[in-house]
Order: sequence, then C-alpha cells, then structure tokens
Amino acid sequence: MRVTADDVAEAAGVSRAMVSRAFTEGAPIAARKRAHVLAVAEKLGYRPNRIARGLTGSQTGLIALVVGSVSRPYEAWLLETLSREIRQARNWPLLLQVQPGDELDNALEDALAYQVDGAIVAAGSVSPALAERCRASGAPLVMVGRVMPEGDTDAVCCDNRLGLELLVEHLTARGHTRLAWIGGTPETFSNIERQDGLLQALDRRGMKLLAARQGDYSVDSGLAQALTLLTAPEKPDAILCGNDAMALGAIAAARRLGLSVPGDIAITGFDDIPAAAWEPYQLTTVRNPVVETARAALRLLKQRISGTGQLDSEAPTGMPHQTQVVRLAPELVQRQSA
Amino acid sequence: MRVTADDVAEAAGVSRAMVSRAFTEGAPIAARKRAHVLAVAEKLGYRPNRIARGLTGSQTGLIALVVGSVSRPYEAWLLETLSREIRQARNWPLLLQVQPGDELDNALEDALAYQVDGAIVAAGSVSPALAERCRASGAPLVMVGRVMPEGDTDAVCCDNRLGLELLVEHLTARGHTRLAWIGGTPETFSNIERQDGLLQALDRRGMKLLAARQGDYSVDSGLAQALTLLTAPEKPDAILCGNDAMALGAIAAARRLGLSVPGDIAITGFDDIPAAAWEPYQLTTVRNPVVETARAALRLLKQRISGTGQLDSEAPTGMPHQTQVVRLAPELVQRQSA
DNA sequence: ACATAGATTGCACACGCGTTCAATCGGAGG
DNA sequence: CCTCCGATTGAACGCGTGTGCAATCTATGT
Repeated sequence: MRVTADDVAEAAGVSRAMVSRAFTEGAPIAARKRAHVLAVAEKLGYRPNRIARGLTGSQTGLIALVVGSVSRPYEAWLLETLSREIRQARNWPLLLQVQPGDELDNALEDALAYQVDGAIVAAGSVSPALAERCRASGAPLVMVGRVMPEGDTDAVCCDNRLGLELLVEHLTARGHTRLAWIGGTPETFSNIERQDGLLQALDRRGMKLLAARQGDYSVDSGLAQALTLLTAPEKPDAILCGNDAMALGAIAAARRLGLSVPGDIAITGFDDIPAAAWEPYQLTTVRNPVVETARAALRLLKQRISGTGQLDSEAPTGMPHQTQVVRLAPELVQRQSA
Repeated sequence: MRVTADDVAEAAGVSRAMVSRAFTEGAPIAARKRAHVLAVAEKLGYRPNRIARGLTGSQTGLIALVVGSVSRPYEAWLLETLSREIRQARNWPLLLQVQPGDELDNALEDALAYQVDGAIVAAGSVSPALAERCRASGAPLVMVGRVMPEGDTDAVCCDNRLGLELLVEHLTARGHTRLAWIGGTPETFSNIERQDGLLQALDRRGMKLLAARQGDYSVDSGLAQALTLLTAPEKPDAILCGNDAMALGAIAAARRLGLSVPGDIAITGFDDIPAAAWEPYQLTTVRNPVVETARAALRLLKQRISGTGQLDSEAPTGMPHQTQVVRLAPELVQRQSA
C-alpha cells in the first residue's frame, strides 16, 4: 500500500541504496542517475519515511516546543515566532502547551521518547533532574524567557531589569513621582526580575514605591488591581504593570472610574503585544524583542545539536560547551498611555 | 549512551521480548515479571523509543495540526483547544502554522513523511489531490471551519448562516433597519457563508443591505472599513462584522468619530473571542463553539484512525465510511455593543 | 591498448522495537 | 509419579532507511 524505497529501486532498476543516496544531499551518486531516481520516485509518489530515517540517523528533525497558554497574547506571539523559526530551520515543532498548574516533567519525557533533536521551553519550570535527562537523551535544552538558577542550561531572555529602568526613566522625566506597581504571577521568573528592576530603578533615584499589588498577568487581574489602587486614599499618578495584558485592564479600570489616561493617570505595560497598539489603548510599553529571541534560541539549539556528535572531551575543539545565556535589550515604545 | 530495551533485558535477566511486553498493555506476561521489568526499566531510566515503535506498529501517535496565524485571537483560541484535545487523546500535535499566502501542500506532505496518524486542518486550503494523498498515506483528514466542496472529506464547522440569522434577528428586533456589513477575507469559506447567511436573513425579512465593505479579518481593517461606512452620506445604524477582531476595530472607529456604541451605532462580531468580553468593548456577538468543535474533530479523526485497519470493503461492518460533516450551532452572546 | 586512480554502485548490517511461532514451564488431574 | 493443557517465554523476522566497505565501472595518462 505505502510506496517504499524498494519499490522505487525496482522501478528505476537500481539498488535501494541508490534511492537513499538520491535523496541525501552530497551523497556519492552520479548526477544523471540521481535525476532519474528522483523522477521515478516522483512518478510513484515516494517520499522517504522520516520515522525510519530517524531510527538510523541521529536526527529526527523533531523539536519539542513548550509554550504557555496561547490564548494569552504574548504567548501566542512567541509561539508564532518560534514555530516559524523552527520550520525555517527545516525542523518540525512537537507542540506542548502547558497550563499554569501542569506538571511539565512527565510530558517532556514523553517528547524525549520521540527522540526530539532538542527542546525549546518557554513556559513551565523544568526540574534540574529533567534538564539532566534531556542532556542524557542527547536533546539540548534551551530556555526562553527564564534562566535556570543552576546556570547550566542555555537560555535566551529579555533584560527585564533594563525594561523597567527605561519605563521609570520615562515616567520620572515626565514628572511622575507617585508610582504604583501591579506585578504578575508571583513565583514567575519574569515577574521577579521585573519587580526587582523596578525597585532598583527607584532606589537609584532615591524614590520609593507608593503601592504594589499582585495580579496574574491577565487583563481581568489588571482591571481588578488597578481599581483597588485608584480608589485608595493615596492615589498614584502612574501605574506600571508587569505585562501588557494587565496594563490594558488597568486602562479599562481608569476609564471606568472616569479618569483620563494619561491625563489623570499614566499606565505602562511590558512586551508590546499587538493589542498594545490598538486604537483604544495606545499603550506606552517596552518592546520584548520576540523575533530576536526566537532567532537566538534556535541559533543556540542548532549549535548544541551540531556539537552533539562530538565527544564531551575537555577540549571540544573550540565548541563553546559552556552554557550560554543571551540577554536581549528591550526598547521603549512611547504611545499615548504615559 | 542511550538505554535500550536490550539493556533492560540484560539487567533484568529476561529476553528483550519480555521488556517489550512489559510495556505493552494486555500482552501475555506474568504480572510479577512485568512489575520486575518495569522496576528495572525505571531504575535505568528506560523509555520505549517511540520512533522505533512507530516503524513497526502502524501508529506513531503523531497528528498534524494546521492552524492559521495564532497572533489572531480566534486562531489562538482554536489552537489551544485543539492541542489540548489532541494531548488528551494521548497523541502529539505536529504543529504547522500557515500564513495567508503559504502553500499548504508541500508542508503537509512533509508531515505525511512522519507517518502522522491523521491531520486536522483548520487553515489554508488543501487541494483535492492532497486530500487524496492523505487518504492514500493512511492519514485521515479532518477539516475544521471549512467544508470541502467535493464533499469527500470529514469536517466540523460552525453553522455560519445560523449565526448571522441570530444577529440579524437581534438587531431588527431592536429596531435597527439600516444594516451594513464588513466582510472578512473574500475567498474564505467562513466569509462566504457568513455573508450569504446575512443576505438570506435580510431577504427573509424583505430587507436590503445598506452597504457592504471588505476587510481581512484584522482589527485594523475593521477600523478602516468602519471609518468609511460611518463617514458616508448615508450612515448605517448597525454594522455587522465578519469576525470579532474587525468588530473591535469598528468600535474603535465609532469612538474616534465621537459616536456612542450602541447609542448611535450598533456593532456586532462573530466568534466570541476572549477579547470580546473585555471591559472597553463588551461586544455583542455569536459564540463559535470552539471546544465542541475541537472535540468533534478529534472524535471523527479517532474514528477514522481506528477504522483504518479494516479493509475498504463495501460492507465495513458498520463503520461509517461515508464522509461526515458536523455542523455546530452558534449562540447569541448579548453584551453592550448592540 | 593497457594500467591506474577516482568516481559509482551494490551488498549487508545496524537502528530499536513489535510480534509470530515454536518451545518451555507450571500445575491440575489421574 | 506421570500426563496433558494452558500460561509464559525466547528466538527470529520484519518495519524502512542510512552507511561502511568492497567490488565495479569510467576515464585519463602513457
């Protein structure tokens, strides 16, 4: 039923090995014969079985891609970019979408059973044990948007602290002094860094935070927390939010209270998701360099994959076997909300 | 380096066949021995190689999942739901994200080379030839959100015409008479059905459309087209949009012109994406039953996959080998924009 | 025409696992 | 204690492909 290399070999009057070589770039085969084999294969509708190929060769072309809930705009944007880069590298993404509560370890080990060439993890937290298993399975791991505290895993991550420095600079330069903060999910890597960056930026200026509240990176939580802040006895004159979604919620809250943005209250976000540019929001925020992030993540991964064949000797002939952490600088995007 | 079934067999003092059986549900093996083998496997960190398993068995557990650009909220929602259902069925989604201009055929054939058990296509258009190839490769195809005109491919699709009937009924019941339409990408299946449904609904009431314009399902296009409609000499009192994103743009346009929604102008969408419920919009729309859609798609696919082993005889012992098209009814979601 | 190096080709094995089939084991019945 | 049947087991084959190695072919140089 399914057409195999043997069928093509017979039809083309060559050995099966030649069929394999015809489809292998740079294999020793006469140009004329390759053309012939490919023509016959085309006529028979043959394509090499990637599963069988993955059994012998050490590459399956599969890459595990772990992202958070894509119904959140930032995650969707990230997924879109990463998936495009993966495809562009002639690989296929095996998608694993994790919800906040999900256990990542089991699922990722499932993916390892598919002999993925590597894994890009942009959500959930991997235990050091799992990271070790990935390495042992020959599947390099690259974290996106978080850096493992152990420091033994490659990662690409936005410079969150710089982002908040940019925002604080922008706000203070415009005379804002009573700053409030709506953080994201507490234990999150990005939230910790952003909050820390905010406090540092204020510290540097001898300022103190007026108030801080915690949301969960959702629009609704931004709305709720902003309502609380804006109805408190001591109102802030600017609210910095842990991400864009919460900032959008905060803008809605301000408007619901009849406050003008940025007249009465300045509001900023983080990420610069597409919706931040939408008409009714015009959010001032910092751009998370997602495209550059995805590109860097794939570069790191490819580097490790091609280096995999080499021995783990102490002098890997120039291969950077040391863990690499790429930090990309965000950029202020000035719109109407601050 | 990688631990195989042979390693486990040796360590457990059994033959390799027993290791395989220990991991195969319902295989003939003494319960006590299975426990022992599994324990040893666990200690060695062994997991069956799914790639090798896919070579002999006829199931790889892989399902090709084709969706459109997930930076669009509806597509993201759909992807999230489909991917969850696929994982729940203990399969893995091989993600293919297509941009509007992309050619689907080549990419899908790439996926076929991975011996996917099936494919769910929710974006792009597959040629009849490709559909045939899928069937020939033993990979059942299920379309989501579109129905092949040839009528020989399973599909799950929202009842678009009913959706517009509901919206028209809602608007006319509230006294709106001058209805305008902002359609989505013209050649799109959903757009054709929705527009047709609108015209039919009006026809049934002896009404005519005041004006019609075409966007591309994006927020920006909704904004632009609504601006045109609302500044025309003969203003509509209601604008129906081909999807929610354009409706959000249309609301922004109305506000930019100082019009109140729904006071001066009613605006409706289609899909009920999460953003439709956001504070500043409160969009009246119809709910596209995405969860039910995903569930039905997987049910259809699983049904075909399990039927694959059977011969294509004329009496497939009750297997519904005829193509199935599931139509799911949308539901009016009444908020503040109409 | 002949020798020879280099370009091609075919054979056979390996990849890791599921599964058939014959062989073996265990225990119940006599 | 022997026989017989069913529950287990192990050996071997096949899945579709990549690739090392030795054999063959081609063309070049003399």
